[in-house]
Amino acid sequence: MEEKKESLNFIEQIVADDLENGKHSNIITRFPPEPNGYLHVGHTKAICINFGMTEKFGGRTHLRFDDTNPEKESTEYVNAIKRDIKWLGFEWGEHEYYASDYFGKLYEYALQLIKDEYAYVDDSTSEEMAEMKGNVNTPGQNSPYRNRSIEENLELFKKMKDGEFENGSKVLRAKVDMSNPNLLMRDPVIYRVKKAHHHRTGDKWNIYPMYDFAHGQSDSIENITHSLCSLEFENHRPLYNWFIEKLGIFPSRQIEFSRMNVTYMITSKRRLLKLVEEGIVSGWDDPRMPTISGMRRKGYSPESIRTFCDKAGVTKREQMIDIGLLEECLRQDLNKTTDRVMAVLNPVKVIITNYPEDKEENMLIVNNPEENEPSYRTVPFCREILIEQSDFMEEAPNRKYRRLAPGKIVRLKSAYIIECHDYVKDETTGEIKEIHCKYFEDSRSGSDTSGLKPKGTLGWVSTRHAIKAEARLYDRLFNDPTPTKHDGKDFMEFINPNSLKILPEIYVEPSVTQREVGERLQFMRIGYFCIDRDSTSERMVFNRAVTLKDTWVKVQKKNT
RNA sequence: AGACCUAUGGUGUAAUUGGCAACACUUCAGUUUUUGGUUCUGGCAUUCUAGGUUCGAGUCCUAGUAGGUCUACCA
Repeated sequence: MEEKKESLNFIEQIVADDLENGKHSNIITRFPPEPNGYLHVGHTKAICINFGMTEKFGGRTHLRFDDTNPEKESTEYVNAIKRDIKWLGFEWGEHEYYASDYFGKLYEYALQLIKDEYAYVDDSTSEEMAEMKGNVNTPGQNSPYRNRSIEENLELFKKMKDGEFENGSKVLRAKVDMSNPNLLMRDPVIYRVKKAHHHRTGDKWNIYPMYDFAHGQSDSIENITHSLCSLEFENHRPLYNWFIEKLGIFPSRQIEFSRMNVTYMITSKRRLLKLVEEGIVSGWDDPRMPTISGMRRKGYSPESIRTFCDKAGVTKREQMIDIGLLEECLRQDLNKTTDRVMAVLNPVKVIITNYPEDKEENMLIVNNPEENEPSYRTVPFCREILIEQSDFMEEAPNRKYRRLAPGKIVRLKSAYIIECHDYVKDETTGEIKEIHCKYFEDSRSGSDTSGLKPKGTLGWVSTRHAIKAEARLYDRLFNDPTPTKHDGKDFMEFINPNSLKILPEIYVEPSVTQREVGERLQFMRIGYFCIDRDSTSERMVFNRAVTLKDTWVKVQKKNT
C-alpha cells in the first residue's frame, strides 16, 4: 500500500519545522479583526488558516479584537464577528481578548522605550511630519523635537495621557531611522492624542496606540508563536521585529500570505458600505453581499466555505479565484446533505384527462438519493398538476429532446408516465394555457408494468395541494469579474441591474411547510434554495443559493 | 526611481537534498441515471524571457521583463 504524502503549504511547513526542532512545544495563533465592519469572504481565508493551523498541529487560536481606534469601533461589530466565526465552525474557548485589555501594558512599554531613548514626543503637525518623511527616493529629515531629554519626553507623554493636550497636537514616535528605505521605519507614530469614548475602556484614555505599537505587542503578550497575516503587512515586519528587540519581549513571528480575491466579489469595507448606503443591496446580510452573513442567508453552508478556502490554498501570490469554484464547493456539499423537493417556478397547467376528477394518491418519494439509508416522504397527486413551462414544447426541436411535446411520453417523478395528446394556446399571446395528457395506469412508480421507456422525467406539483411561495433568484452583483480593477472606471458602473429577480408566485409541494428558516433544500432539476428569514406562516420565501448544473442549456445555446 | 515580495495549463494549487510536470475547477467527448443533477471514463491545455552550471533545471547562478505592497495621528 502506497499512501500519497500530503504536501504542506509554506506556513504549515514552517510550523512543522518549529515543532520538530523544538523551537516551540505547541503553537498559538490568533485571528485579529478590527470591530469596525462585517466579516467577508476575504476574512474567511484568514480565519481558516489561523484556526486550521491549530486544528492540524494542536495548540490554540485566540480571537483578539484589534480595537485601538475607538471612533470607528463598536460592540455591535464585536458580536456580529463572533457570531460569524462560530457559524463557520471555529472555537476560541476562553481565549477572547481585546487589544484594549493591554492599554495599560502598552503604556508601560512606551515608557520603557522613552527611557531607553527609543521614543520621543513630537509637536509637529501631521503635514509637517509628512513633509519631513521624504519619499521612496529621498531620505527623511529628523524632527526638531527628536532630541528632547528623557525627562521632558516622560513629562509630555504623561500629560498627553492625562488629557492636557488637544487631539492632534502631539504624538509619540519611535526613534528608528529617518533615512531607512522602508518608509515605515522613519520614526513611526506609535501613540496619538484622541479624546474619544472607547467601546470597552470608556473615557479612561486620552491617548491610543497605533496598529504597529499594538498588534505585535499584543501577539507577544499572548505568546502567539505564529502571527499569520496578509501580504500588505510585509513591510511592517521589520518594525514588528524592531519593537520585539527593543522591548525584549516574547518574539512572535509574523508570516504573511496573499489574501483571497474572488471574481465578481469585492472585499473593500468602504465599497461594501457604499452598496448598503446607496440601497443597491438591502443590507450587510443581503444574499448578494460577499459578507459571511450575506452568504449564510443566501444558503452557503459553513462546510462549503471551508472547503473552498482549503482548495484556494496558501501562498504569497496574488490570487483571483473563479467564483465558479466557490459555487461548485457549495453544490458538492449540498448534493450530499440536502433533501430534494419538487417546485415549479414558471408553471403551466397539465390536465390528466383520463384520471378521475376526485381521485388523489400519495406518491412515495426519496428525500435524498445520496444518503446511505434513504428516507421517504409522500407527495399528493391528482388530476390537475403544474409543470415547468420550459418542460413543454409544441414541437420537439431534435432527437435529444427528452421533455414533453404532443405525442411524446415522459415520466412524472415518482408517479405515472403521461403522454401529451393536446394543448390549449392563447393565439394572441402565444402562451400555452393548458396541456392535456393521458396517464398510463400501470406505470405507477415502483409497480410499473407498462413496459414504456420514457426518455425524460419531470418534476410536478398538484394544483390542489401545492403551496404558493416567493422565490428570490440571485445572480452576480457585478457583470464584470473584476469591477474594481478598471482604471478610470468606478466599480459602481459594473453593477448588474438584474442581480435579483423575484418570482412572487411559485408552487412548491406541501411538505416544505414542515421546514424551518435557514434550511437548505434542492428544488429538483432547478437548484439549491434556502428558506429566508422573511418567511411567514402565510408565505414562505426561498433564496436561490446556486443553480444546478444545466447541460441542456448549453446544448440549446450551441444549437442556436 | 528606493525597499520588500511574487512569477508553473484559462483559474487555483502541487512537484520536500537537481531525476518521467501532476491534482482540482473550467472546457470538450462519452458512460450511468425515474433530477439534462449525481456517478464513472477519456481528451484539450502548463514551468515569464535570455544566457549559464549540470549527464539531467520548474527547482541552482546571472541579467532582464511583468505584477503587487509601502510615502494615514486607519487596521
